[in-house]
Amino acid sequence: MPELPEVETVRRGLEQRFVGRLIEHVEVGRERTVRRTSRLAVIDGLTGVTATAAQRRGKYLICPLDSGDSMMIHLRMSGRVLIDPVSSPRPLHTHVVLHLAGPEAEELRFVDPRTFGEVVVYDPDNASVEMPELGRLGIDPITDGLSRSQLAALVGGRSRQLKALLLDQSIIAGIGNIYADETLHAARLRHDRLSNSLRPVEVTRLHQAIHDTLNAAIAAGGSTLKDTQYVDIGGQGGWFQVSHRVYDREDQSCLTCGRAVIRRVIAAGRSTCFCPRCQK
DNA sequence: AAACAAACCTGTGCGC
DNA sequence: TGCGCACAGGTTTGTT
Repeated sequence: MPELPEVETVRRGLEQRFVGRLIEHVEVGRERTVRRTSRLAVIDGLTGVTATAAQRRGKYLICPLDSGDSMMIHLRMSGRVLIDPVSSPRPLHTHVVLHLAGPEAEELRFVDPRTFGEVVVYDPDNASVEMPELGRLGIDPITDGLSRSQLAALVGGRSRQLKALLLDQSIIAGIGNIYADETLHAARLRHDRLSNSLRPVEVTRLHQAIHDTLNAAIAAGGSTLKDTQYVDIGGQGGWFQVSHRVYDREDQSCLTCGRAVIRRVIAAGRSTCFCPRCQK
C-alpha cells in the first residue's frame, strides 16, 4: 500500500503532531512488529524521550530522538500510523502504542494487519549494522532530488527492464507498484523497455514523469484504494486514486488515447498495467 | 548482472 | 449464504 507519496503524507503528519511531544508510556502488543530488536528495546528506547524531527528516505520513516537514538517505522504492505484520542477504541491489529504528553490525551498507534511492518529503535552511529538497508537506498527523488543527468546515468549504466528498475529501491528509493505503472504511462514507455535503450528524449520524459507523478500524488495526499487500508495520521484517505490512468484499470479504455484498452501482465513479479498504444 | 520464485502474514473479493 | 482459492501497496533471500 504505502509508497513514497503515502509515506511522505504520514511524515508530514508526524512532523505536525508527533515531533516535540514527550512519549510518556509505551505498549508493544505483537512482538513480531519489533522483531528487529525486542519488545524491551523498543519500550526502553522510546519511554521518556521526544522525537526531534520526522524524516523520510524512500519508504522508510525516521525520527531522530532526543536520547540520541532514532526510531524507524516501515509500513510495508498494510501498516498504518494513527494519532488518536486515548478514549477512542483501538483498531484491530494495533501492535505498538505511544502515549503522548500534551493536553489532548492522544496516542500514536501503529496498526498492521499483515505484520510485515516494523518499528525499530536504533543508534544512528551504528546504522550500518542495525539498519543496513538504509545504506543501500538509492536516490530519493523528493528528499534528495533526482536530476535528469543523474537519471540518465542510472538508466544508461545498466540493461534493466524499466519496471524492475523503478521498483529497485537501491537505484531510486520510494517508487512502488502503483507509481511505477503511473510513471511509465506518463512517460509513454513500456514496462519491458531496457533501460539502456532509452533515447535522450525518452530519458527526459521519464525524468519528468517521475517528478510529476510523485509530486501530484503527494499533493493529493497519496492513493487510497478500494480495499483500503491507507489513511494518513488523522485517519483521512488520499485522493490520487481518482487520477490513476493505468493502475487497476485492466480492460478499461485508456484515459489518454481513448483508443486502446489497458492491459495487465506480470512484470518484475508484480501486476503491471499499461496502454499498448500510448506506451512504446 | 538480471530475472524469477518463494517467503513473510492477514483480509478481501471472486467464482462456484 | 458459504467455501476455497487467488491475490494485494513491500522487501529479502536464494536460484537460475
